[in-house]
Formats: sequence, structure tokens, C-alpha cells
Amino acid sequence: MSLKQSGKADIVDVARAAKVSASTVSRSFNHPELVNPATRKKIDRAIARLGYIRNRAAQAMHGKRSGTIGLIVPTINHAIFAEVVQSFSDAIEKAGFTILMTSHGYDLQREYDVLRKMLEHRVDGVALIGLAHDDKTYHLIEQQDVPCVTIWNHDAGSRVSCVGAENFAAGRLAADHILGLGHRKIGMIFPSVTDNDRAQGRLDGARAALAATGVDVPVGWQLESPYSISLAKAAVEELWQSGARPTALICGNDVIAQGAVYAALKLGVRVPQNLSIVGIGDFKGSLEMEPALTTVHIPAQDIGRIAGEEIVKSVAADARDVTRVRCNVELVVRATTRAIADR
Amino acid sequence: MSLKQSGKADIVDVARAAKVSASTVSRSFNHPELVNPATRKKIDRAIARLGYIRNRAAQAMHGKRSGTIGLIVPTINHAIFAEVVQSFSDAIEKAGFTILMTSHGYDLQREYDVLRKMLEHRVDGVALIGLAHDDKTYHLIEQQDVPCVTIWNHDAGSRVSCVGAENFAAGRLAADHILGLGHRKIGMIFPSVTDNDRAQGRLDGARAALAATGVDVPVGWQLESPYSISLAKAAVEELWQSGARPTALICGNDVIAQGAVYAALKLGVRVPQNLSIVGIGDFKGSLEMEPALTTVHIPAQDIGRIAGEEIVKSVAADARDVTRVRCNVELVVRATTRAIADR
DNA sequence: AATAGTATTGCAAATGTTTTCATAAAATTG
DNA sequence: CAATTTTATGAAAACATTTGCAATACTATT
Repeated sequence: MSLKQSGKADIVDVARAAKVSASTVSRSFNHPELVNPATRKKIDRAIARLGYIRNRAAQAMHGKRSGTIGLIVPTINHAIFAEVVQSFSDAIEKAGFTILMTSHGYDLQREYDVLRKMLEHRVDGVALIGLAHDDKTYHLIEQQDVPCVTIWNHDAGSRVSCVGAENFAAGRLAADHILGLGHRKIGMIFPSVTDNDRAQGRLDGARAALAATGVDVPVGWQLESPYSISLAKAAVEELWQSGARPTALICGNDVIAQGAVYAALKLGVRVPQNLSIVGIGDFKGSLEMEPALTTVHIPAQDIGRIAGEEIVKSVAADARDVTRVRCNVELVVRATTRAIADR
Repeated sequence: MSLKQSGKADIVDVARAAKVSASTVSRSFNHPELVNPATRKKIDRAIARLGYIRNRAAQAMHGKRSGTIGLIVPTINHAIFAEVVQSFSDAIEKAGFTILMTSHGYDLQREYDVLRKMLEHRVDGVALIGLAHDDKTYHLIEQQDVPCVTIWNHDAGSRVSCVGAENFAAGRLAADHILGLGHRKIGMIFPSVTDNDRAQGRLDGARAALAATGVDVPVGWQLESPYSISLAKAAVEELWQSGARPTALICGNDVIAQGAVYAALKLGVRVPQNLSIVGIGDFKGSLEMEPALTTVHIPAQDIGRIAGEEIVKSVAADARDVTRVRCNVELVVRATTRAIADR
């Protein structure tokens, strides 16, 4: 029972140790029903003894699946992507796949490069975030004929499969809520929309709702803030310092909204009595904060899970048809918004 | 200039199209200086025309690196892991590697299984979180002789390389701070320590500090709460309902601490006037919340980055020696703790 | 007992690439 | 200008596995 510690055993070593041919060992992995149970037992013992681990690279050369799905995200370091990535990952792991993941830091040229790299690794499918991608990226996916799903946005005219919510609807929902409460002096804080179709959609939706009601947001009340509580907080403080006194703030995401709430706390402005704040996204923390944030719920977990199931399905079926799943957004009214008081 | 759209070109197709041999194409990728610039140009054109993408699986069979590093985390869906994963990922991508990532949901048996799977993919190195792993896991790493680094914990006697902080020191620092402020009626809220050496270390450190000062924490004041703001909040509310009135709370991590702060807010207990709260971890949100959380800073970004650099280094050098990097923890006093008022 | 069928196994070819070795062409040297 | 060195390329073996086909051994049928 001497252990061979080298750790470099290959399939012929196993075959030799089990006194069978390499073909039989291979078969015992891939078509166990074709090999005699007794032989299988011998092989299993040899495998354990030699510490043999199959080489998927060699398998992948035979047109077999690599067993990996590429996932390309802008960044992992945002609560919202972490949530989506986790549920996506759970879904594909359930089907036996492993994630090959990279981030591109919101740089669409880099996104193309890492996609190429994933294709070198012969991923069985790829998932991207959002629908705004370089034309080269789309072209590569089509040319290489690799199953693909995009996560987070829904668009009826998308060039590839998508699973997500309509950001336009989310933006409109947030704005309509504020308008419905009677607010007319409204400020907006959104992240930069360059290379970010999520933010763009939301902003467009909110603007559409405001325009439909004939409400005009002064230029100085339209703030841009990155995805950061403290920077959003600072932006709102500055707005106040400038003398602006909106009665409501529509925020492009919950992180910005959270910053706005903290700014109000610091400025002594009472939320929601003197200032209503609505976010978009419904992150884990939004329900739990004090006061709990009114926001538009985007079902990140569902989106991640469904996207995972979709990509697995299309890899398994070797299908390339474009499927689109729309996940509904929903206003959740909590404690940061209130109807405007008569003056 | 007709494009061949099949997307199934291999190296011999390229060779044929460029009217050279496959060897030359391969060389033009791997040792470009050995091939005539004119030939190289012909090859590049053929590659572009056919949409050829190299097959790393086939490369990997020649003892070449696979170019992937396995990263196994308990879960991605926690602010703190997201941060570490991001900086780790940035560091190894800078060196040209890609992350193969899976999560095991705090199940060490599953961790072993996913590690095996990663080895099947012939990752060039693996990174794990923490130092508590199944003996089988350690054995597999040693037997397969794969470079390995663990992230998050430092331990001078670790079986493999580690980059991280001393959780024991972090726990002691938190407790000493509270004790130094004169508190003696102290409650503790920690996550479950099973299969979680991070939490265990912190708890031990805090207990050691308390014991050294002769402070005894009543059994009912030692709470266990998972990594969740709302559950921690509920736990603290319950503690109060039971009539307990500690003057300070030592929390096993910042998420629990945040829950505690919210509970106090809800209970009408003023922080820090009537209750001091200290966390451990220093997540992004901790600085930004109101009141800003006093906590023990653990340099997640540094840890991730250094761990990435270490694994890349040991893959490149083909070295297997155990290196240990200790990242210092540091108390950051913010607004949730205060010296006890004389009574 | 001969025949047909079935279960089990091995041989060899194939997969897409890299690399060693050999060869041819070009450049350099005396 | 012949001999030598250098540069550029191709042929073929090697990598670790899978699989089609053929061969063998066993079982059931008549």
C-alpha cells in the first residue's frame, strides 16, 4: 500500500497499475456502464493509489466541453454584482460547470480582450453584464458561435440573449412615485452614463416621467456621482450649500441614495419629512438601513439564477437562438419618501 | 477577402492560408523573434481572416501553463470577500492570468471537491480563504504539488503560504479598546465559529483580552449571529428585551456591528453616549455610516493584492516554499465608542 | 455442440498544439 | 569563391486523452 507521491500520474500510469489499457480507464470515467464492475473497482483503487487527476485540457481537445463558463463583469466589488455573480455561479455549478471570471473595470476595449482570452480557454459559453458592448465584442461572439447571455438588462431588440430588468421602467417607476407624492422640486443624482447602459436607461426613464408631467429639473439640480456612498454624500451636501432646496431626490442607485440619506442626516434635513429620497436597485442593505430606503426593486438573485440556467441550457442544447427574459421591477415603498406637505 | 465565418479554424488552417507550416504559425505566437517579419505578417493576416483563436487546452498539454489561477471562496456575496477577490483578481490579471473561481458556501467537504475540479482544469496555482481546511484538502495540494496561497489569515505555523492578518490580534484590539474606555459591562456578538477560523481567532483574541482584565461576560450576553445586518439587529433587540444593559458591544465583524447600531437607533439607545459599539473588519460602508463605526481595520485590498502577487511569483518561479505575509490590523476610532461616563 | 448474440477489452487513430531536429537558403568570412 | 555560420522553415514526434473498430470471451439458444 505504498503511496506514489509524485502527483504526475497520467492515464497510462493508472492503466498500468490496474493492469488494463488506457482506453478502459478512460471508459470507466466517461461510460462506466461499459466496463465490468470488477475492473472498475481495480481502476478506482489504482486512481486513489496514484493520486491521479484527470486532465480536462486533454479532454477538451476532443471536442468535449471544457466545463467552464466565462463570466465577464465590470467589477466584482459592488454589492450588486456580487449578488448577481453569486446566484449565477450557484446555478451553473449545480450543472457541473465552473466559472472563469474576469473584470474589465468598465473598459469595453478591455472587455473585448478578456473575451478573446476566455475563448482561448474554450469556455463553453460566456456571460456579460448589460447590453452595451463594443461591436467587435458582438462580432467575435457571433463569429466564434459561442453561447452567450447578457445579464442585468432586458431589451426586446437585443443582439444576443438577455436576462434582466428594464432600466428604463425602473427609472420611470422611481420618478413616478416621487411625482405621485406631489413633489415638483426634484433633484437627480445619477452615475456617469458613458459605457454604462444600465445608468443610461434609468436616467432616460426618470426623465421621461418628469417630462410627461411637465416637471423641469434645473441643470444645477442634476448631479453626477460615482458609485460611492461618501462621494454621493458629498455631492448632496454641496447641492445644499449652493442653496438648492429640492423636496425630493431621485437617485440612480441605492448606493447613491444611501449617501444622500447620510448627507441629509448630517445636514439636519429630516427624511422623509423635509426631503424624500428614492433609490433604484434594492440592495441588501437598503431594507436594513435606518430609515429603510424606498427604492425600485431589481431582482438581482433571480436575474443571476435565470441567466445561469439559460446559459447552461443553451450549452447543453447547443442552441444559439436569442432568448430574452424580462424580470419585473417593482417599487418598494419604505421610510424615505412621503407625500409633500401643503404649504 | 472573403471571410470564412465558421469559427472552427485551427492552426493548420491558418498555416494553409498563409502558405507556411503549422510549426511556423506556432512559432510566430510563441517565439516571434524566430520568424521572418514578412512571414509573420502573412500569418497575422491569415489569423484575422479566419478568425482563428488559439486553443489553450492544446497548449496546456505540453506542460505549458494553463494561465489560470483557481480561487476558492466561501461566498462572493459578502462585501469583504468581494473586495479581496477584486484586488486579488487585479493582481493576477496584471500578470496575464485568469481566475477560475468557485464558492463552497462554508462547506469544507465541498471545498475539497471544487479543488479537485480545479486541478482537473490544471490551474497553475490555487488560492483559498483562511487556514481552516479539511486535511484531505491540504493533502491534495501537497500531493499534486500545486502552488498555493491562503488569503485572509496569518499564522506563523501555517501548513501552506498565507497572506493575511492575525484575527486573534484583531479581536484583542477591539476588546482592549473597549476595556481601555473603562467599560466592564460588555456584550459580545460573533458569528458561528464552526468551519470559520477567522471568527474563531477574533473571538479567542477578544476573550483573552477580557480575561486578562478579569472581566467576565455573562453567558446570556454572548450572542451568536450570522453575517447579516437584520439578524444581528434582531439579536441585539432581543438582548435588550431580556433586560440586559451592557455599556459596550464587541462585534465579530462590521456587518454585525452595523446591525447593532441600527438596533440601538431603533431601541432609542444613544450611540455612543449610552452604548459603545466596536466592529472588526472596516468595510467600505463602515466609515460612511452615521455614526461612523469604530472598528479594527483589516487591509482587505492589500491582502488580496499581495496574495495575488505571491501566487504569481511562486507560479513563475515554480517554487513551493511556504511564505507568510502578515498584514497589520489597526484600531480606527470613529464615532461609535466613548469612554464610560462616571456614575 | 454449434451458432448467435452480448459484454468486455485493447489497439490505433485522432484531437490541436509545441518542440526537437534536420534541412535549405542566405549571409559572412578568409 | 569556397567554407562556415546564421537565419528561416518544415517534418515528425510528443503531449494526455477519447473513440471507432476489431477481437476476445462469455452466455443463451437451438
